[in-house]
Amino acid sequence: MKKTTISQVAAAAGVSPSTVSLILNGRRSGDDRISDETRQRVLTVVADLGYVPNQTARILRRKATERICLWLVRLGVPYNDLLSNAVQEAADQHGYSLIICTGSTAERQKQVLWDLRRGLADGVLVAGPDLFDNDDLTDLARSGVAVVAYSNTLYGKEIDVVRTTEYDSSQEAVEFLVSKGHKRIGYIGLVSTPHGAYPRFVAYRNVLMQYHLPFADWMACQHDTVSRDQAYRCSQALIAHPERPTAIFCSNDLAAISTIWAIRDAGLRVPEDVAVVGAGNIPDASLTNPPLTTIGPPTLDFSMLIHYLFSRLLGEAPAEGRIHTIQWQLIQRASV
Amino acid sequence: MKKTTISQVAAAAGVSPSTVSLILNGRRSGDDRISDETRQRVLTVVADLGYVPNQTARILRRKATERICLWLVRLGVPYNDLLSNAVQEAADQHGYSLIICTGSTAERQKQVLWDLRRGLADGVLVAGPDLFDNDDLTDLARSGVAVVAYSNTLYGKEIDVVRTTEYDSSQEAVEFLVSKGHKRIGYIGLVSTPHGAYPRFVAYRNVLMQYHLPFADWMACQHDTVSRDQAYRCSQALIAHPERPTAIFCSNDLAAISTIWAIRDAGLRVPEDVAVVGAGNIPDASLTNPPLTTIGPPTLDFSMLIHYLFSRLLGEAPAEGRIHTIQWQLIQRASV
DNA sequence: AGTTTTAGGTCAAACGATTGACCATGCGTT
DNA sequence: AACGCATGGTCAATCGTTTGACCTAAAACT
Repeated sequence: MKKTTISQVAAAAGVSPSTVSLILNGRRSGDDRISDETRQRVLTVVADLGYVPNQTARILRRKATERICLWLVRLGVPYNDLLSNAVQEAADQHGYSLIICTGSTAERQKQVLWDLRRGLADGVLVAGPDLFDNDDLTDLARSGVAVVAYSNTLYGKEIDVVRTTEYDSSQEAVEFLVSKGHKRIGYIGLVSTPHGAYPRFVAYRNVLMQYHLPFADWMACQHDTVSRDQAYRCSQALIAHPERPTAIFCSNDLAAISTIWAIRDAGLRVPEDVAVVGAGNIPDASLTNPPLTTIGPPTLDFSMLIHYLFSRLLGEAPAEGRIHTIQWQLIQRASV
Repeated sequence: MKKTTISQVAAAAGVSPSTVSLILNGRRSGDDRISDETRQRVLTVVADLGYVPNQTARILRRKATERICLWLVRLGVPYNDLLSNAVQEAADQHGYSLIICTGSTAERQKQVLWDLRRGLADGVLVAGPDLFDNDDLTDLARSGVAVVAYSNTLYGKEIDVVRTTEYDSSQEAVEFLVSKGHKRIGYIGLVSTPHGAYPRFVAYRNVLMQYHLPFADWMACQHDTVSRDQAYRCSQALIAHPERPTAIFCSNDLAAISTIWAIRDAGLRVPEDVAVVGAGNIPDASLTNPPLTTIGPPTLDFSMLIHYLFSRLLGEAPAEGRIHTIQWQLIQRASV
């Protein structure tokens, strides 16, 4: 219960705190300033006393937390798991600890920004930033935190941004449906906040207009959580409509999978009765029956995000911020 | 970039650092020792200079992080989202920040334990603790961290534990299948490490033995990640077998859902050809076609975990540790 | 007038580690 | 004998807040 301090260790080993610190951190560019004998003695005492260095004191003195934060705006998103594993691995390699924060409400976001500014971590990787304000992140970066974002709406002043071609690819997806002769195309997706699924929805609308295809409010159903539940009900409503669409574009694969269920549960066939296109190309997308045609990156690759983050932490990044674009592709499987 | 310190604020406002601190933290049981005039002046300076208190220094001095950690052994588990929201809300209410840690490998677990011992958070809520060692957590608790676990294998020396009746309920589930006349019952689940799905698997085996029902290795398929993928393949193998089971008990609902897909994709019917029982009663379980019969809590309720954690943080908990058991029930829907 | 109270602040000692600048030997050189 | 220089450590300042103890002047009592 009572914590052991470095002074207690020092006293027990008959050396100064400096010596203990030197031994435990062993920096001092190459040269060992401590004899092997002393080192052994100190290490023994450390083990005996169960000494655990106080990280907080170290952070205060060194002015670095050696910690990074992965900010997942929402849990329950398919690739969170992969992303966090990738970041975890990189963190381990570089000797950083990883903590995860979540928060989708504006209030929560302020809270996390505040925590970060007060010194929660040296760097942050923001993923899936609906609602996000670029200026907030720039301010955070100015306060000395390395900021990297995975986003299509941030433009990256003093922060690094990785984005995707989701708008163009969404157009391509809907145009693909058009090219297959579909005239009545529905839409299902997360509610399109300016920073959320908006681009995909806009792309969908634009293609319909461009080809003079019919559109009505009932054809686009937006739900507000990632739950399968809501997407399923959206689909039910869409296919139960007297003028049932012959194809549905879903703003995310999870919704697309629910849609396939709903269609099949209604006794219809995919793609003969209703064709479905998703977005994201999550691993599960190829496991549906029929396998899902979707748009997304050919392979899930977060390396650029990680590269940006750590190069910035090491001070090797340009101050202005960088932008990298991941090319999405139309991945044709059997649901169209 | 340059951080403002409390002394700079004090100097600019013509007061001492103590005064600034007093104003910003405003404790001092009720009585305001600071005049309104001074308070206003200081607050103005704080705003002008954009002063952000250094949390690290505060933690060092106060010996409390005002932070709690939610340790999700794996992301991508259905109720993570709900759990984290519930904990987040409670944390907000009590004025704590929440951070999330993950890690399923033994190595990662040591890392997180180490971080916690070095002062990452005041308390930790451990969820889904495959691989966990009770002693590790007890040691952590002894070092002054409030520890609460959601687990069936931890017995809780100096830590609080919430567990479920998963063993008994699993028995009940399999017995239910038996009572419906099923003789050949298969099993699909996460690989049963001692701390993982083990109890469910053991319950399954015990019931089979008790009723002298046949068992062979091929009848129990264990996969090692929560991916839908693996469970789907397990199911395919099971139903393709010449002596196809007429019922399958799945150690988790996600696997059960994949199983239903696999069965239907193979052109068979649920429950007429193969009955399916899951475990966990996740929200999606009622949305399958047919709705899934499963075992689980009647309603997802994490309040006891949260109560335990915060009462311990407030020093209102007995040192020995408490145990609470959540009763699972058999929830009959249409998949049997 | 002398004493107590109170309002409104300030002082200075922590909290526990890190680190640049010293220091004391002993040894090898010239 | 004087000097330089490794070798192996120690000193003391510092990181930025918080907080129990102390201080001062004015008001309020006897």
